[in-house]
Amino acid sequence: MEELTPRRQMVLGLVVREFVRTAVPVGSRALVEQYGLNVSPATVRNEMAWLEEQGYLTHPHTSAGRVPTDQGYRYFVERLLRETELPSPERRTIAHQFQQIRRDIDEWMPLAASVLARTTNNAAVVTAPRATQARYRQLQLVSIQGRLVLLVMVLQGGLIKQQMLTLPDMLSQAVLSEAADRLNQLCTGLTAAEIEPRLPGLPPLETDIAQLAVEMMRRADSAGAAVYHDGLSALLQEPEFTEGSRTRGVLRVIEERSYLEAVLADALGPTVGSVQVMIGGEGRFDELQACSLVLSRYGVAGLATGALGVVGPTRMGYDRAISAVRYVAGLLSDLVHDAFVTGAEPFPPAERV
Amino acid sequence: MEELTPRRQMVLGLVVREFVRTAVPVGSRALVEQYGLNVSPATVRNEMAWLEEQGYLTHPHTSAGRVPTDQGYRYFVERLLRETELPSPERRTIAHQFQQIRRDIDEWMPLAASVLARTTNNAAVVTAPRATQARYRQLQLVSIQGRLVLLVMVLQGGLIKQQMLTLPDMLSQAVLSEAADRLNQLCTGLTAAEIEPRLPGLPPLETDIAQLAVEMMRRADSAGAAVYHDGLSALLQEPEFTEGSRTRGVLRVIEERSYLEAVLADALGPTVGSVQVMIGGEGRFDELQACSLVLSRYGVAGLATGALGVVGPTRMGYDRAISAVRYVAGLLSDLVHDAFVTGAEPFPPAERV
DNA sequence: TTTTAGCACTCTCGGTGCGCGAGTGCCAAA
DNA sequence: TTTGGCACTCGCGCACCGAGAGTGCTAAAA
Repeated sequence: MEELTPRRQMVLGLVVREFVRTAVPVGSRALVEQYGLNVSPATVRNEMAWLEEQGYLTHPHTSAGRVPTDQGYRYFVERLLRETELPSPERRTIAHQFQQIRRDIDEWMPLAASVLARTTNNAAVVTAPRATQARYRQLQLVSIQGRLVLLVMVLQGGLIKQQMLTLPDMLSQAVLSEAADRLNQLCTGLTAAEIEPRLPGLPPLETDIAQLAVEMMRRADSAGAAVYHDGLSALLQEPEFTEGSRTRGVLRVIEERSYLEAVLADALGPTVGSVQVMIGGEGRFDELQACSLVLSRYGVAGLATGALGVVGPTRMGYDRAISAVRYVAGLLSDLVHDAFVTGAEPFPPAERV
Repeated sequence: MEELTPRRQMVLGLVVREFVRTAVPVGSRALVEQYGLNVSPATVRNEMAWLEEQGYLTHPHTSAGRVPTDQGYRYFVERLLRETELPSPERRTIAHQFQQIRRDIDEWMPLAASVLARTTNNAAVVTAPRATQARYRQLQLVSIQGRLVLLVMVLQGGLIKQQMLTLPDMLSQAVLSEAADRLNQLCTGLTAAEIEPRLPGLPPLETDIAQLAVEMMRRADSAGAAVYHDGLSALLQEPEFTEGSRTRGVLRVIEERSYLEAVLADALGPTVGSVQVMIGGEGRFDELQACSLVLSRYGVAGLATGALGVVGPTRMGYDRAISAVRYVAGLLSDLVHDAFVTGAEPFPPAERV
């Protein structure tokens, strides 16, 4: 991506900002008047013509103003946007909300989605954190009725899996608890691969249970994490989506786990912390032509990570979206860190604001 | 609701069917030709005029065909629809899918939503089953790190709640497990209200934990159940929703839990098993004017119930939607029954097809 | 060499008018 | 009570028009 003269940068930047604000193609005179530039509209026009020739802007039709292209947005995001943060009072209220629910893992993701959606006025998606490799933490057997038993498994990081099973014989809760205790002694902290070789030699009941536990852990490793979302109704009121055809991509990202995963795989590496912006599907996702996504991984690299992001029209307030995604990812990372990293100081009082 | 002559019933029924099929206002000639009626278009017109006068049909404009009103759909659903079932092969594949995942409670609701969405080509919502009153089944304490402990609570019916807490002192896993065991001895099968009076006299650690457990149960009683959905992208392709304004209601039903709960409270009594149809918001939900909902409770009355339903345009295939909702509600009810009702024969081999 | 003013040109948008066709409502006859 | 006939209505698609916005180009000014 080449370098633009300062004035061209300014013109491009202003076109983007103005278009984001009004959703109307922006003309040369409007720009000069709106921002009190001390050059004439003609000069601006010349620069616009050049920017159009180079692919940063485009015309819906001859006598309309200019609209940024995907390339224009890209340049804007990468060169013209200084790293901003959300305003401090906003950060404070968000941090406070997360502080309130830090004990309730089930609430982390819905809150994150809701915060992202509300602060950016777009849709938000958040995937639950998933351990790189599931580690056994504790297992519990709950007698339901007759030979039916509920196997509850707690994995490192607080992920809980449950499954029902039918035993060959009916056993009392006491017997079940003892079996669970023995397995817990044996398996705590191990991965599926580490547990498997220890199976031979166990009593038959424990073997069966452990076998099932191993399967569940394997499934946890391969299965996709739960996806939370919010703000869809707000997003679909935006002018670019009121006419139905463009909504398809948004809905697929939010509703189809496999599609979201494909997008995430394309946009995000395994690194935690860097915010990535996908504009107009980047030519690789046709149905996302009208959308941009601002995405980030969160969590603890190599241990457990999830992803989160904002989905909106390409005409999106990138600065706010990026700051919000970065900030919320940071908060979630802290929470995950405390729940996963054994031995760390729990919930240090140092507040992140 | 008065009685219609057989011919008027037929005309109304055919208008509904034809309009559902084509989404185009249906005229008198089209109707006689399409269905080979042996009366003239003029006769049909007379009947249509009468049906319009009585409020069953309406005109978008003078020279267009007829379209059913909400009242017309209502009559159609209540009088003209014979109780139908899904075709047997379809029932079989659905039953098979549920059979496959019967052990995995977490999969019940996503599968139900997916099946409803796919068989009706509309959006579907499913709420998780919720016990009328949470009953303690088992509790477990998992040491995470330092004084941080994960409290995992299994309620009757397999609902699992988790919460982290920080203890005043660091305790070993063994001590925690013993405390949990003692509480389990004491509390199994009890409700929050029954546990509370037993708190005094317990050792301090157990008291704290039990206090927290009671709070969690109270919260489980009052909190809304998780909501699952599917098929949104298919639904929003329908002609009535391609133009954005009508989508609002659909999105609120699916994304806003409180809105869904209001609708459910309005449409469904506590009874399990009867399918209710809400057409065009019934005048009480403005934003649902363009939608119909086919809803049912499922589960075991008085013990644990959830709700599920199909959301579509008023121009919806009511027969299929009703059959599908009834059938899936039945399957889910069976699953809930087996997981909740202690002492029942687990998973009887008698297949429900 | 760069900027600016002027000007012709293009194209959308909203409004209007018109013919077509679908479908109705009504009436008189069967 | 049903039916054929017929006048009538009205939306839809199309073309047309004028206004307005915004451009591109050119020639003059800085």
